[in-house]
Amino acid sequence: MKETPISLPAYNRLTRYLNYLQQLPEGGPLNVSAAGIAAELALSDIQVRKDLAAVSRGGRPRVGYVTRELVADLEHFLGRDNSSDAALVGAGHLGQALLSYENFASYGLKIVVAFDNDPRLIGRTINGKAVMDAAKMANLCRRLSIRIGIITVPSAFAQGVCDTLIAGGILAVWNFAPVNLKTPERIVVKNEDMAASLAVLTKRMRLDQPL
Amino acid sequence: MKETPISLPAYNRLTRYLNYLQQLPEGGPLNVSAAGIAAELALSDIQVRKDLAAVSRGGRPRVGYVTRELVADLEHFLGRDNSSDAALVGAGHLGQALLSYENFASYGLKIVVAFDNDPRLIGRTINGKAVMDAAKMANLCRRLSIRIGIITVPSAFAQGVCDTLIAGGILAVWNFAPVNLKTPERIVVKNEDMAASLAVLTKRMRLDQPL
DNA sequence: GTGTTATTGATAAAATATTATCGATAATTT
DNA sequence: AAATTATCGATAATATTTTATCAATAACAC
Repeated sequence: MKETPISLPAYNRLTRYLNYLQQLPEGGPLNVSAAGIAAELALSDIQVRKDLAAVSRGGRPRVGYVTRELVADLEHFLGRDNSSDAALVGAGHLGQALLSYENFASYGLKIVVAFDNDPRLIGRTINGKAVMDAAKMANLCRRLSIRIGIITVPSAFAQGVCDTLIAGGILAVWNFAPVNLKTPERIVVKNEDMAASLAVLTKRMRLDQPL
Repeated sequence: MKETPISLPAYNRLTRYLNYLQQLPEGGPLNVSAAGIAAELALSDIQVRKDLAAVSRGGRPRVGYVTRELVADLEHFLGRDNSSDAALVGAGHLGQALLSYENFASYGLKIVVAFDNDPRLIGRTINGKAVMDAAKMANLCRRLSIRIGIITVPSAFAQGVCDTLIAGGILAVWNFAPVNLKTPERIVVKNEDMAASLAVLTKRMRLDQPL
């Protein structure tokens, strides 16, 4: 298992491999081949093999990879066994959807608390996570050593929330508001612009051409 | 305005430029420079200029681009003036969040109807869109000439919904379930795997290195 | 008007990512 | 036991994307 630098597209493909392997039935095949995965996900076997070479302990000729090992290697690389705590701000529909999402654990995320400023939401529990008063955000984040902030508030409030989270000591922001947050260099920001993501789809559809 | 092929990363950057320009105040600057946009979005001016060269009618030396023109060019390229109708399947939290999202219009998407099989949801209206019985999906999609299907149902049901949508004549699928949908070649599929997207963030945070 | 400067857009160079080639190896077949 | 075949992994070739360089141009200053 070499430590090769991995490209962002490759990284995303790795998550797809893990997804595919995880949803294999319990008594599934003991081994999988790069070609098999490739066929399933409409990729080339060469690409799959190369991607896996960077994170797996390797396969055997004529047999392929041991399924269980490969899953373990992918989970390790993608972070399952190195979990980080996160706080979500904005318990609206999108926020609740994320709070209810069960798949994050596979990638090392645990949302431990939510914040909102709507009195009707404060005090409620969603999927086992308490919704706290947004006024307590900075303090609680610091006390709980939270590293990741998830922003699902309306655009107008996103920057303010972001600043508060940073004041609370978080290191990374996952931002669902379609605004460009200003942050210090050291903060890692990932923007999740649904509309932009969609734009790619409509464009591809019109061109009938993979962009 | 040349017709250059655009890379996927470039395409995503274009959406960010549009976002930034759109949120400029009403009486904002009449002109913008590539360097200005770049500084705002933490990119290089060279990259911004190159991206814009592919879709805009061009700027003037020493002045930059005319803001209004640039917005128009980006909107044109990204599809605003060529809207497609979409149907959303699965009116849970995520579905409702998308139904309530106002930003899609900028990129040429209009969600015209939602489907679900929960009797408590059927008949309701969310942000002006009716929630219909999932049993009517294929028929209605065809009658309404819907081109895009948005899948926000639990993973186990995603493939079935997808098949039904295709039977209903849709051309593109935006899939939020973390499964690999099997579709005919001609169908354009965009997977939106939240957990995978997140994995990138946590990894970057740990490495403190842009992946 | 002439010189200076900010800015674009084209072209070239460098970096990155994908795809192809091929030798090595271990299971299977003969 | 030898030949065959499926498969991996390394290396090389190609393609793509980003970054740098630089000439052209139009506004501005003098």
